Amino acid sequence: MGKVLKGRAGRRRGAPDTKGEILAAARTVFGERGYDGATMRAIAAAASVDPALVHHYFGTKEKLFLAAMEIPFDPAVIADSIASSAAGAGIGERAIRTFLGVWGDPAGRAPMLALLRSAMQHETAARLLRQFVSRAILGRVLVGFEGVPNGVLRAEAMASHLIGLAIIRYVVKLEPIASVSEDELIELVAPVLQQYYDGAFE
Amino acid sequence: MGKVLKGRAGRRRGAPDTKGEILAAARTVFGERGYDGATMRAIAAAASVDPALVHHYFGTKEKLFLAAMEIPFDPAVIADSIASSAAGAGIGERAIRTFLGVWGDPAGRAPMLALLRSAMQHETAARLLRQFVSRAILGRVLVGFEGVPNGVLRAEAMASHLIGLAIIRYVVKLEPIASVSEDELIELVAPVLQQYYDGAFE
DNA sequence: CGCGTAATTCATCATGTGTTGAATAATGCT
DNA sequence: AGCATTATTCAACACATGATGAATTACGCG
Repeated sequence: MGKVLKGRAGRRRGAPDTKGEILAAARTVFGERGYDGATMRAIAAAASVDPALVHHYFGTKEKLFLAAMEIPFDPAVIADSIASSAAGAGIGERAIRTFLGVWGDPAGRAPMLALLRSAMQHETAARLLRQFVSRAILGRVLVGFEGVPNGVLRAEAMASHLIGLAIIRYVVKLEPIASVSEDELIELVAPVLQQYYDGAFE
Repeated sequence: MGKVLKGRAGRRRGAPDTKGEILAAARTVFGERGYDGATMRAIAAAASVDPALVHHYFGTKEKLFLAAMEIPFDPAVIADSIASSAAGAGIGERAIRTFLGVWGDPAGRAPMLALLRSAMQHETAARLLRQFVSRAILGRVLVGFEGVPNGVLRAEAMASHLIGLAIIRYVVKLEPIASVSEDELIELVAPVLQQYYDGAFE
């Protein structure tokens, strides 16, 4: 009922990457409960650590959040995911494939969920989401949208659909979308997204 | 700084619909801050009322939330909105028009935002959202989807796009989608949504 | 008019929160 | 070996929250 873990005070033996574990725990808990719902104590518990240690490393809750969101938005993952998509495919298919590449894996999903959930309740996180969509998503998608009339608008509409998909599939878990296979999703969504590109030239 | 409103205890004069004002305030505050972020005190303040009165009428916070979400999902608004759409238009255009009919008006937007924001943080609200999407949205959209292969899946994909649009336009407020006119949005989105219907017969 | 009942506020509680400062234990430099 | 530094926990604070019970004021029925 009360405290389950009891390790007496003082430094641990060895050189464990406690800071990293706290960051990982933060991403998980922020992802599950959003900024407000994620308590420092819950994050500390998930990292098997005293709450004070979290503050020792990151100072404040907001700084911890920012730190937890910083790394995973390094372009690496996303760039890889885009590259590994079928090269000849249309922009619609590449988009949904990239999307599933990130969201399909729980490790990649956690920070996204954290950002999405938190953006609904805190302007700070909303600003982060804006930046993320602008840079990571649009920045790359727009490479294929140069010279397209209303390119930004159309790319953003695509992104909005993907966000809605994320919510229905991974947050609200509405059937049948929540359980449909990735291949079926691609087949269903890709041509529709593609329309945002093709539709510009009519 | 401290308390601004000071009305001493006891019943008020006249017969004000305080219960209704509390409900309206609840929808607003839940819409702005989500379930967790909306405090009883903030709702009470928005209704110019003591927090205890809110409990007196609704018992618990969750009951208040459910009460606040109950009325506005009466089919009336949505049905009207659908009817007032161009009758001959395709299902894609009707969908986005209905969507804008509800979300365009702050009064209709508040409970939607409340539901959406809260669904991100509480399973109770997520369940409500599922019900709402299933009944109100899909229930009506599916009227046009009878006999369509994968009808539910396609209708749900449409709904997911609309939810994503709501988040980008009204929550995250990403430009240019946040400021684009309703007519431009319709022109942009309607044919893409329509694809979810047309695409079933290829 | 008198009185039960409904509407409203006040004061208070237990709990959970973010945060801080001091205490304790291991590490690494010299 | 000695000692500053780092990692870690403990104990506590100030504050906000949801909730409750008693007190106060008005309404409406007889």
